[in-house]
Formats: sequence, structure tokens, C-alpha cells
Amino acid sequence: MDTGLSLLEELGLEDLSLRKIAASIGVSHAAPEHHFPSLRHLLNALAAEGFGSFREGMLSHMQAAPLHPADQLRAALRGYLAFATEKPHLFRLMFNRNRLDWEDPALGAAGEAARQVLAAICRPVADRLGIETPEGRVSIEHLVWSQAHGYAHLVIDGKIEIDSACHAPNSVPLPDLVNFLLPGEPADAKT
Amino acid sequence: MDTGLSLLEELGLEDLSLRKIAASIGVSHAAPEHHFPSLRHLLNALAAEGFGSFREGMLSHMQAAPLHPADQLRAALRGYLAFATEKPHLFRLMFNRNRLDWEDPALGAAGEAARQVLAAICRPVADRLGIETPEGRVSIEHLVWSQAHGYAHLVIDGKIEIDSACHAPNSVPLPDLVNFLLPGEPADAKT
DNA sequence: TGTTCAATCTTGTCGCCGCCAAGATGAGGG
DNA sequence: CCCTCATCTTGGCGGCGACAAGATTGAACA
Repeated sequence: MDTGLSLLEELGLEDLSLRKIAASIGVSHAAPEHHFPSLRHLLNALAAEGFGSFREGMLSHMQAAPLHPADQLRAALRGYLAFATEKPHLFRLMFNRNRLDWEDPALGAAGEAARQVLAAICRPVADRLGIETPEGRVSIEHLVWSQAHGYAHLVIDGKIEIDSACHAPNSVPLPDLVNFLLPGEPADAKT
Repeated sequence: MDTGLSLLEELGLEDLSLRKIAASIGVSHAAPEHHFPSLRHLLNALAAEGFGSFREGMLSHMQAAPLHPADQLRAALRGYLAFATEKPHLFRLMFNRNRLDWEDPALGAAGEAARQVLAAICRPVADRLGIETPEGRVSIEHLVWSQAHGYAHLVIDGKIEIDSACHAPNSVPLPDLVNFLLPGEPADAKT
């Protein structure tokens, strides 16, 4: 398990294999298959553990920040980005639909727990904006999540460098952001 | 090449193989290796072609929209999301750092051309916001791109459903968004 | 027309992979 | 003492990317 995590970051997701893990531990090539019926099960376990430390990373950043909603949101986003940059291959695995089995309840619970952190952060933000409906809250959560997720992906894929001016990626609410971005301009052309 | 693209969407990135492509065409297992020295070269070619149609998709959405910056931005984001949902596996390949060789000038040019579309969209937005510095423009581009990219990834990974209320994912400018989100609140705690 | 030559494809092989089956080992409880 | 179960080993299967060596083909050229 630990060997799997370290080999994952060392070799990358595509070059990780059960046989290399076994060799690294010093056992025969088929030994891991007793603990994990297939490679998919091992990746599921790694991803579930990853979501655990992902959640803890965001929470610890939040605990070090003031209780104010704005600071809490910034701290969570900082934690999101920090995890992605520190363990990029694990991060990619955690959001790789093809290689994980989300029917696995352990993985589902771990992912949901991490998601709840973001949801809890977004609620007071929505309150401050006067948004009360469930759909409005979900929209804000999606916008915040998209911002953090896209920024993290673009950074670890080398498409953009971390913007030192805004230490954490930040996001914005409202169903139609462009109206917010450019107030007084014509509304959406083709809704 | 065409077979590769269709097999990519049919089988997924992880299950695509040179041998399956060869078998699908009806040639021997080693025939593709004459045209593409390695699997990586084929994936590079597919990704470069993908960036081409990605760019064209955004441009065609933009041409169908009013010339106003807000509408153009919305149209481009709609094109971004449409491409990702229509060709999810190709989209994931195009942003997969491990399986592509970005030293390849053809791929680099194709990616840069697509990026220029977004940059061109963001410039008038920055102008409207009174942002003149190059760093400011880059910040806005990063924010817009992050929003679109994260939203697209979360949608194709099944983490969120497309929000019918905001037909395209929307994004926001400004280096520190939280100050914008929550005006009058204390500024960044730990810059 | 006949020859040459480069592009293209085939066949065969290598090592690595996930997976499966059968058996060895070894500790704990009747 | 023996049974049982967890754990590991050995060996083998087909599929994979990559490589090597040879066959086929068709256009260019004298």
C-alpha cells in the first residue's frame, strides 16, 4: 500500500504495475493479488486513501486560517492546490473515471467526505450573497469547485504557472458570471 | 489515424492499443509502427488533431454568437464544454502530461493556437474591467481557463451534472476573487 | 521496357504486463 | 497431531509495445 503510493508518484500512473510494487517490496510477482483481486482494486484503495489525506489537507489549511468565510474559502482552495501539486499522480488517479470503480462504497464515502468540505465552505459564501435556494448553493459549489479543479489540473499539467499574485486560485458565484463580470452589458444571447 | 480517433472514443485512452487499431483496419500488428515510431507519436498526432478541432469548435460557436465580448466569452466556453463532452477521451488525452511529448513542435503549435483563442477572448474582458497590465491579462486568462477546464473535467468525470441554469460554465476576473465575492470583508489573511 | 529503390506491410521474437491456477509454507486452534 | 486458513511461490496464458529481418509493390528513371 505505502509502496504503491510512493511508486505511483515516482513512476506515474501509467507506469505503475502490480509486478513493480511486488518487486519493490521483495515478494513474488503474484503476491499482491491476494490482497487486491485486481489492479483496479489497488487503485481504488490508493484513491480512497488519497481522498482522505486530500480532505485532511484542506481541513488543516482551514484550521490555520481565520474563521471568516473568505479566509476559510481561500484556505481550502490553497489546500486543494497544495495537494494536487504535491501528489500530482495521485490527484490525477483520484479523478480518473476509467481506472476507478466508483461503485466501491469505500471510495464513494471517501470522495463524498472530501466533497462535503467544499460544500461546507461554500454555504456561508452563498449566505453572504443572499442565495438561499438549494440550486443556488449547488451552483456556487460547482463554480468554486470548477475553479479550484481546473486551476490544479492546469498547474500539474504544466499549462500554467502558479500565479504568485493570487496565492490560491479563487472562484466566483452566480449562475451567469458574465453578467456579473460585465455589468450592464446585454444578457445571454441564446439561453 | 481516423480509426485511432474513433477507437479512442470507443475504448477509452487506457484500452487503446496500436494492435487494436491495426486489427480494426485489417493490417498486421506491426503495420502502424512504420507511420508512427511509437505509441507516443500516434497519441501526439491524435492530440494535435484534437487541438485543431477543439479550436475550430470554439471558433464556430463564437461565429454564431453576437460580437459583444460577453457573448463571445460565453460562446467560447460553450464550445470548450461541448468539445469535452463530445470527445471526452480525446479531451483527457490532450491534457495528459504523461502520455504526450510537448517537445513535438506540431503538438505545441496546435495547443498554442487553441490557447490563443481563449487569450483573444479574454483581452476585451480585461479592457472592460480596466485591466491594462500584462500580468492582469494573464490572471484573467488563467481564471477563465481554470473555470472552463475544471468544469469540463468535473462533468466528463461524472462528478457534477451540467448546470442547466448556466448553459456554459462562466468565470470571473480579478487576482483575488474572494475580495470580489465578498466585498468589504477583510482582505487576504496571509499573502 | 527493364532495373532500381524507397515506402509499406508481414512475420517472428523479446520482455513486461494483468490475471489465473496449483501448490508450498507456516502459524493457531480443535 | 492434524486441520485450516492466510500468505506466498511457481508457472503459464494472452495481450501489449517495440524491434529485426524479410516480402511486396509501385513509381521513377535510363
